[in-house]
Amino acid sequence: MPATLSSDISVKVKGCVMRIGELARRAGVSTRVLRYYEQQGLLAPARAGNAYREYDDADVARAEQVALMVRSGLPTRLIKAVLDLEETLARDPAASCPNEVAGLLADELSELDARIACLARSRATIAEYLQRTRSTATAVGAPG
DNA sequence: TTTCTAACA
DNA sequence: TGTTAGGA
Repeated sequence: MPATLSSDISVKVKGCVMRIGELARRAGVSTRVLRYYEQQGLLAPARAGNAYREYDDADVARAEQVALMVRSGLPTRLIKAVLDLEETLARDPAASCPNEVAGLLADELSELDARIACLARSRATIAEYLQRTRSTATAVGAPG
């Protein structure tokens, strides 16, 4: 046996276990955010004897993925639905439960469309007002 | 030093 | 979400 065996054991070979601080650094998010993700059921770290959270390599990817979706504006409940579905499909590719998630995503899409339409109206109103203001100023003979 | 929970901003 | 308090 190579002399590295004992150190291999102490490193736990593959799955690197880390605490919240290191995961935060690796995933590029704050520790506060990681605790929030856990509260929302997006992350489920194990607990050490001292109650410290224990994460593994898979959690790094998961945390990054969640952060990406949050930045994209997806609500956490939807993110959880998507993640749960991915997990289900990973276990059983033939699972036939994507319908409810698809429904949630479709609803989200509708809401986004509605907001976009609303913003577009606001934009048009402001643009029109700005144009009128400018032409009025020009007609009156503003500095120029 | 780092992390924990809880609570306020 | 950031920050802070009081502990372990």
